[in-house]
Amino acid sequence: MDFLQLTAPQAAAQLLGNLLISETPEGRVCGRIVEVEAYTQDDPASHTFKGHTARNNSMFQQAGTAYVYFTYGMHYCINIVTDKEGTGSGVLIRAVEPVEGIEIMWRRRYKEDMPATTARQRLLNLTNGPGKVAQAFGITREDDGVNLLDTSGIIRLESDSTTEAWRLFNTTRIGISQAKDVLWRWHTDSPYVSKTRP
DNA sequence: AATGCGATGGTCT
DNA sequence: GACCATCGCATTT
Repeated sequence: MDFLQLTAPQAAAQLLGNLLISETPEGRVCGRIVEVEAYTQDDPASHTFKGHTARNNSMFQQAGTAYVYFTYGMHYCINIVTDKEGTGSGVLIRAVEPVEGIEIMWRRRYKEDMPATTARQRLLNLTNGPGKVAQAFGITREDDGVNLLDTSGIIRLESDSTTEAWRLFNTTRIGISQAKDVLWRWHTDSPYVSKTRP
């Protein structure tokens, strides 16, 4: 994960394929990162654009720190902080592909036990968006500021050695009103990618 | 398929 | 008081 020392747009695509893990009393959940977006301090779409505040403090910490923010009154989203300490930048995890703990994700997302037979759309809907990933992994404001590279952490990042090939796509970011034309979103050809078109 | 909108609360002006 | 790095549901094509 040495590439996390790079700027967010340089590091972002290298996060694809790596694993996000959550180990709470409910159990272990693991997902492969399939969609990311970069945000930097001089980027009008970034929470850090207007400077260092209490809310965005984590984004200025060392690379590998989690920046978890609350938005629209109900959703959490997680970023992986990149670049040098003191620089407000990070990579938003927009989607993961479930690898382990699907039953736990299901319970967190739908507030019910996972049935024996499931529709494909219900499975994709578990983690095909940033707010959904946070909910499926049980990520909340409690996790803001933790070191994702700490191997004993509850929420953590793990590099994956399996050499799996996927197609790489590079598009504009989703859901922003500033810097709409900047190509800082990257995703694989996974069906768990939130939106095919920007 | 695509579009529209309400929910709901923290953050900043 | 306005604005959100969203989601789910309703309505229209």
